Amino acid sequence: MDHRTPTGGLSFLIPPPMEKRSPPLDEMDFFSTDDKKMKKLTSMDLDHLHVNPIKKEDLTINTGLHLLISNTGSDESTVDDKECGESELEAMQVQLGRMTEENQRLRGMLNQVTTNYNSLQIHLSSLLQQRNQRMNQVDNGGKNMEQEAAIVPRQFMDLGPAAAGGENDEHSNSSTGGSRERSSSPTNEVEIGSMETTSTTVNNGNNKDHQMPPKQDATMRKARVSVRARSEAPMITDGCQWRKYGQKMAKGNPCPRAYYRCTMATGCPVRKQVQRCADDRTILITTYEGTHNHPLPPAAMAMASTTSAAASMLLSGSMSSSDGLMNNNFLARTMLPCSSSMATISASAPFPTVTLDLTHNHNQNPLQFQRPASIYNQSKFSGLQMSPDFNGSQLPKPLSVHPSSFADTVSAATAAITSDPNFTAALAAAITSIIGGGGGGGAQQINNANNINQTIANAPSSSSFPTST
DNA sequence: CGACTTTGACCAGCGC
DNA sequence: GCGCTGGTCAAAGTCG
Repeated sequence: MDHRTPTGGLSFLIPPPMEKRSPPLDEMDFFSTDDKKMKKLTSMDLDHLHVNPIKKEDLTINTGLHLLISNTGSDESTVDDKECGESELEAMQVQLGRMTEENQRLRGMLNQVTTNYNSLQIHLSSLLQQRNQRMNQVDNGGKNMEQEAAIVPRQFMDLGPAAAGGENDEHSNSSTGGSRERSSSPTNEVEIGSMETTSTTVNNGNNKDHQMPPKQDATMRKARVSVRARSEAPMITDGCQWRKYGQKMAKGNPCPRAYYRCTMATGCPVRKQVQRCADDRTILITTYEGTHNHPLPPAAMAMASTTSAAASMLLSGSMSSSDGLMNNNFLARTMLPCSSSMATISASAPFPTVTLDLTHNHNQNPLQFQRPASIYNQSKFSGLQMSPDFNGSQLPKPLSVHPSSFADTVSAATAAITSDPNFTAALAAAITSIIGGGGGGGAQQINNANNINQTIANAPSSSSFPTST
């Protein structure tokens, strides 16, 4: 098989009926129609949240739909027809005004939620940092000041310059699995210092002599993102080129585990493992590890953004039980188009791992991950940090506590939304029903869906998240 | 002929 | 120390 031309053919199961459940308290349903909730939200203390006032010009909505208000009448319309058209136009203007108000309200909600989230995340990270420091003082007795200095709340990201050649050979302190390739293992990949461990500082080349204590090396951890998808194909399509370099029989699984290495650039450290689930062999488990040291094609960016958003969430330090639950929900809601999808975080595994379970995700096709790629070509994409699939050269050096991590999630959410034809079709149908009475038929809805999809994909980040329907 | 896959061997970590 | 396991290497084979 030629892995340079990734195989596709994911076939997702018909999902179970959508669960009707009320969201937990820590979840926010952006699409709720419950007016009480909305009023409750809009009455929040704006001063406390530092919500930017909404300007009138911000409310100008460019849907980009290029919707044509079709006039079914002939050119020989009578005066009555004109009057009728004028009244219809007035009615539409009234409806447009209502939609504008609705959009204003939703925008306010989104701003509040965004600000709330950022403040909470900063607060959480500060708490975690304090806890880390306490634990380090207790466990280590301050044995390693350098390590403490290196800790940023429970996570660490080495975003050293992308290996533009053999530089990777100088970074040898990030791998846990012993192998002869350790000397070439990268450091520009996401790493995590767990609660009882720390990560090394950015390798500046002074560690060539591999003097890191073995204990510390053993506890070094990489972030991994595991994607579960139902597929008959031997490998899911993610837009990258992979070369198989090994295959092993893993314990407890009759299906062999295949090891792939990214071949899109020489020296790219990204690897992935592909294995079928022992319980259900139609489920393909793909685990990504490492950071690309090269630009990704649009097709790969979409998938990578999803996995990186998962890694972002993982690396945001929210792996404890309580906040982990929240993040699980958040991941499932933001990154995955279908609410029946699952995102689980495991910190107990040898590597902290985010698992994206797409096995319940109907109508999801790997190719659809490729569609919203255009949004990632925009500047906002630079805010995507801690990605296991993006190299440091593309990114600034923020850490997960930075509020922009929310932008990552929004990016992923946008990708997910725009990749979901059901959502866009529903959006188009809703708009069509409001504006034109839904006379366009299926074809028109499809066109509108495409327009909306394009609009969302081309919209700047601040407005890419759908705020009105 | 180059790129890729296959597969046995090797290495390191870990538990006993 | 020994055996198990996961991860990787590298030679041989395959393919376009």
